[in-house]
Amino acid sequence: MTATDDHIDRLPAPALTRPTSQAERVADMLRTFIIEGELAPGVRLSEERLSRKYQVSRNTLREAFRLLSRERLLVHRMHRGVFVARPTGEDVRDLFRARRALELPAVREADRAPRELVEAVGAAVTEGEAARAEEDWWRMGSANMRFHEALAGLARSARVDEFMRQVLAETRLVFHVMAAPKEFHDPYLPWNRRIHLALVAEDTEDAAAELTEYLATSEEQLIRAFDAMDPAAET
Amino acid sequence: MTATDDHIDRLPAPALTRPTSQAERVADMLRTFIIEGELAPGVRLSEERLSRKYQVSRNTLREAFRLLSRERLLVHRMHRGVFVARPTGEDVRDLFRARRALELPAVREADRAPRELVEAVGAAVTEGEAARAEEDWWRMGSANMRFHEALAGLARSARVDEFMRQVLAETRLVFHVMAAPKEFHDPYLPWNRRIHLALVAEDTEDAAAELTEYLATSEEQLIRAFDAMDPAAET
DNA sequence: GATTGCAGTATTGTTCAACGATCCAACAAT
DNA sequence: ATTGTTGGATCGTTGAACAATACTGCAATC
Repeated sequence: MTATDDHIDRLPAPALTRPTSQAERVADMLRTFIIEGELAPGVRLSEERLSRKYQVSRNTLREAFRLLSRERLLVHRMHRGVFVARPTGEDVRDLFRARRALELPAVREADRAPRELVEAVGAAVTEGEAARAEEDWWRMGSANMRFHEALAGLARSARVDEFMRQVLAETRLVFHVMAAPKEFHDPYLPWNRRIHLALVAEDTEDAAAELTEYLATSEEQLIRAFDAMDPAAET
Repeated sequence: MTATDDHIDRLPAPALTRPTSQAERVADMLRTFIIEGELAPGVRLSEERLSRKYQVSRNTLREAFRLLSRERLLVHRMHRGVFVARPTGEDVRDLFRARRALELPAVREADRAPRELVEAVGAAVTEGEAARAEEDWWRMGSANMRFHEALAGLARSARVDEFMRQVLAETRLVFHVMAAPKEFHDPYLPWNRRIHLALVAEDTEDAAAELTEYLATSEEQLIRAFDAMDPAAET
């Protein structure tokens, strides 16, 4: 190793472009379709038709299915096939218990977290406000998800981050179960801002209190919407 | 539905014996081997040899691999195969951050949890003490895992429970990375009992304080052991 | 009329053999 | 010592095949 090799140390970054398998690519597509609601909860995904449509073998497709069912976006029923997950009211309760477990302690620790993590929270709120100004409800929903992802991120654990992403993806499914009015996220935007301001002010207890209330309200609203739903639809 | 159908309502339970696929059975075997240390961290699992050994096709085996890599027990490297995960020092820190995020808030909420969940904590401690009396170190380790699983269980979320199980399984791998002396769990047993007693007394803050100290001590010990390890072994 | 029994059909579960793609170790060339 | 090349091993993916299971509809039964 000569002195001229120092160039290398100064290079951009360890290129994160890890090779991706075909199964992962198919899974990425399906994940998008599911989260965006193009594949409605409960529909069955036929192996034969999908493998023909996306030009992959059944084996490869099944591998993609496995990736997605580990994220709870698909459910696999023996000899019956895979279906887009259809969260129940109980799932909603469970999801919110999980979110409380993840988000609240993270917020309480916020004063020990590096500044840029708090800034990520603020950025998500700002993004949400911008989306609202343009009445882009889908983007607003995404920003709201990122807001909560950023909150959990304050715990600074990669594993917690990943778990949180799964929980939020599932939460998103919930909105599709009931034809969700886009304005669902709307009332929560100012709440997000308040939480962020409390974090910046390092008043973590205030932030936690706001978040507690937020979660309770949001959960209650979702549960109400579920109970109002036609139970027969839960085939 | 006639009146005589009431028998059905009185039947034992919804038999949870869901049909299990071949891939799941293989995954179960491998999981046991990994957690018990028969498959050391870092070793590569050859598709061809394993498929011959367990009389399943390569495709089915790959299905099992996917299941285990979602639990982070195996890592999949493109075109190189799957390997038993080999947690690093950074992983240990991450695991403990995750455990703090999960266990501490669960403990703080313990006064709102049903009694049987607290009893599950006590049962795990008792089991650990019994195992120690018999000098069954492996059983003692298992009991310790169940203790922490029970703590996280106080949050009453199925998703949190599953996440915690994964975190604990990985933690178990950590012990295999460094040829762990069986006495590793030993000093922690009295601690577990103190935490349980605090829970029974509904002194959740005391329990949380003890647990915080416990986790800090345990993490520090593991990190020290990691740093003392031959770095060359981390190929 | 409701339940049960029994086809036939469609779909999934699993296997197998094959081929291209990629990695890796060993060697040769500079 | 570094770089290019080669060959073997293993993975990624495919397509076809057969077995196992679930679903549908209809006939038989009470």
